[in-house]
Amino acid sequence: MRSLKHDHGACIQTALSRAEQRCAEAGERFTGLRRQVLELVWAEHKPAKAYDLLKKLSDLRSGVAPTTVYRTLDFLQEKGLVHKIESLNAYVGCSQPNTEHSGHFLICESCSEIKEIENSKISAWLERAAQDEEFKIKTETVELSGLCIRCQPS
Amino acid sequence: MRSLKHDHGACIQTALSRAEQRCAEAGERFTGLRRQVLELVWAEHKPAKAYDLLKKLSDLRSGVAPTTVYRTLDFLQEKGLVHKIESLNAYVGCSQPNTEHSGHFLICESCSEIKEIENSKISAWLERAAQDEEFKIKTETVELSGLCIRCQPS
DNA sequence: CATTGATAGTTATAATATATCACTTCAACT
DNA sequence: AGTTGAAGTGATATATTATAACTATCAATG
Repeated sequence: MRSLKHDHGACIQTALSRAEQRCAEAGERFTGLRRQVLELVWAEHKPAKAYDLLKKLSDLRSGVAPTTVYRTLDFLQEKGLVHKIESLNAYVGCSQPNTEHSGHFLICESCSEIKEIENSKISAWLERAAQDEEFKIKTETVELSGLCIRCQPS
Repeated sequence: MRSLKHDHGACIQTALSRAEQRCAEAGERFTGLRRQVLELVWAEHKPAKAYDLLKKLSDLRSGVAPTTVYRTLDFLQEKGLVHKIESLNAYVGCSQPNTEHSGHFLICESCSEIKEIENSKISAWLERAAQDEEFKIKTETVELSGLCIRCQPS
């Protein structure tokens, strides 16, 4: 359980309305399919696998194939609404879709919960390290696996 | 081309003898199969895909199946001799197998060359950021994609 | 209301990875 | 040297993840 205080219903609603807003701004359509997929991704603060989404989505509508899911995830990624977790081949909702950014994640190996770190210093640090090699970063994959506070032996 | 000065033959030889040494220390056998796979991974400073390794390995010996390759890559990873690049589903030789570490990589989108950053500050920074969330890091995936100095428009 | 570009449906297949069981090799010991 | 047990490898099957290519539908615009 994430926390006694976390109202996840509200959490999802926020994500959906932000998505709606962001698509409107970008002149893109936030269709029923896209909404459903995003809602499923946000169902938990855990990584959602494409084929699990496929199964769940099939309960909601017909004619769902892998393509359907991957295409929609690609769209959501482009709009900054979800991130792919490369080390898990899975997807999580983006918690700050209003700003341009690469995601940086804490991944709990025990309970699978994922937290997106909002520490912008990390990017600055990484840029500095890359500059030593005169390397120009375009996208950052930062996935830190370990134990969240609730799963650490006390 | 990596650089006029880079003697890649020597580079591979170094990697192989380090591997031999490391396996000896760990009481593990550095078999022909393991040597061949490591050699293939080191053939370039570019990520090697498992099924490409499989094809090349098939030219060197018989009875090579996916299992053969994945098993051997797993072994090499455990011993710290290769790293998996999660964002590419591919493998690179580890350039500093003597120290315990997660790899941090610069990946050129243009020429595919990969450089492992030896900046230990990165780990320290990431630990600090994780500590803000009281998260205990066990493994770090840091893959920075972009343009290396040779591929940047001048 | 016809055109057009974006969205979604359909079918097929490619690419990546693991499970399982059998057989072989090796090295440590008698 | 022969025995034995564990590590390594071979072999077969299958699971998981992802893309290609083509068709149909929708919805915004003139």
